[in-house]
Amino acid sequence: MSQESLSGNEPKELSSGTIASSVYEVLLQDIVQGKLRPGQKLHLHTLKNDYNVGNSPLREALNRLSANGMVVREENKGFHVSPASVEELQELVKTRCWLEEIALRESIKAADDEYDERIVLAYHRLCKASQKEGQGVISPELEARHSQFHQALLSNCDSKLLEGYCSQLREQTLRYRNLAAVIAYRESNEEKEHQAIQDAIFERNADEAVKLLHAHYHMTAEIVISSGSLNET
Amino acid sequence: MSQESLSGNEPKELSSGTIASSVYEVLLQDIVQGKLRPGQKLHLHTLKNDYNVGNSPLREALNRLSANGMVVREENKGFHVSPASVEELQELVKTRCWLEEIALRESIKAADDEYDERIVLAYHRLCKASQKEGQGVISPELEARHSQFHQALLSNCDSKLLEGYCSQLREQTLRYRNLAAVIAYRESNEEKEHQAIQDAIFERNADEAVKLLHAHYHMTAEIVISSGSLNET
DNA sequence: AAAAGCCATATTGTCGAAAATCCATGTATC
DNA sequence: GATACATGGATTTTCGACAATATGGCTTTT
Repeated sequence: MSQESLSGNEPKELSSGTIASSVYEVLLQDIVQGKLRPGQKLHLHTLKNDYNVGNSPLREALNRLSANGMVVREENKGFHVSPASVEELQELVKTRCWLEEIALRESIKAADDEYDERIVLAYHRLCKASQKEGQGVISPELEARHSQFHQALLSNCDSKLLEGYCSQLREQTLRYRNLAAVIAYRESNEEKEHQAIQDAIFERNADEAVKLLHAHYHMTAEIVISSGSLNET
Repeated sequence: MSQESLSGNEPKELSSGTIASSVYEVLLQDIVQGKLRPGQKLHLHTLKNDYNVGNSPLREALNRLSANGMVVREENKGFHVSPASVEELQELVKTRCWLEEIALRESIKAADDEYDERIVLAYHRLCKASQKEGQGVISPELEARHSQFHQALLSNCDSKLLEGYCSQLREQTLRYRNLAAVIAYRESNEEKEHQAIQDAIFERNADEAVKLLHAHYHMTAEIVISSGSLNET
């Protein structure tokens, strides 16, 4: 009952051709945004109704999501939304720091004008989206820009594989942020932190950039954990 | 036409209940072993015949494989085996070194008796499987033990996420090894290298262990590349 | 009353055919 | 002769019905 049809009443239709891909996108969004709660059972019958799709595309989407870590599959027992816990969040942040440290250091090591420009551009778009934001509401627009900014920071590491893993971890972290509905509170500080990271990169100061990035993530994790929103399903 | 039924004529039936999982395992093996060539188109109709399975489980398996990096999916155009090239191999090895370095250093940092014992056990099994090996043939048994040994080295890093990524990269590397049919030649040296890595870990000498591991991987990559087996599809 | 086995029901997993999409060939028009 | 358009076949994607498997409550037995 969470929505009437795939794309609601809006004309955006962002997703590409196949139904499977569309429902994949929507499911991913609903999980990341916390509309589908951690640990929740995903009954096929219910999903079929809620999203107005058939058996096969649904199954396909769920399989992609499970390979992605967003959903857990159990043989002959169907699908659950991945559980969320303090322990998992800590592992997630730790792993993310490890991987992004490499990606960031490598990006800085090979830095050139184009890299700087990608960051400047992403930062500009993030700021712009951040300004014209009705406060209290988390626009998907802003989320996307935020994500793209962090992606840009790692975009020069010369390993699509590593970038892909970092993207996965970023999305998982986003889910925790949304679960704690922490965004509004963070917004103010984050802008300064983003700028500081950016500046460190422009100065080719990898140690400083990494330090700031780690702090950035640990701070968010702390807030999520202390919000107490991860106490049982 | 590559095989008659899912598990051939052997009684092993290693895979769990569902057909989708079975065919996933078999497809993965066939890709890693190079029976399905890099870049090869995976026609559903052909696969259905070759593996004696229906539409849905096949699609499910292929989707899992694509989220895995073993297969490439193109909207409305079906599935291909992931292409293989020197560039991709180099990126793969580089990324693998980065990630395993972290996992190994963390494992050593937190090392305890149980960790050592897991390694000893895995090493023992690897040696045993390696001895009773008809040379010239790459037994899946030996491959599994080899994989498990490397997994054991990273088993104390306290991040299932990182371990999972390393496993993915390991399997991808394995495919390149098999494509170059390099195994027999390597076998002799590898045993010494494995033992050296193991010893460094027991001495808690992380720098040395990492150095050896990197050399281990770069050596294999060199051999694969110079074997010239990655020249066009 | 507790434990084990069994049946009914709900849920997942699978099949084969229909619908949608793509690709290459051939035809008409400029 | 070249470009644009239409047509046919091959391939992928989706649907709805069927089979296999699990779940929960019931009876039976001790």
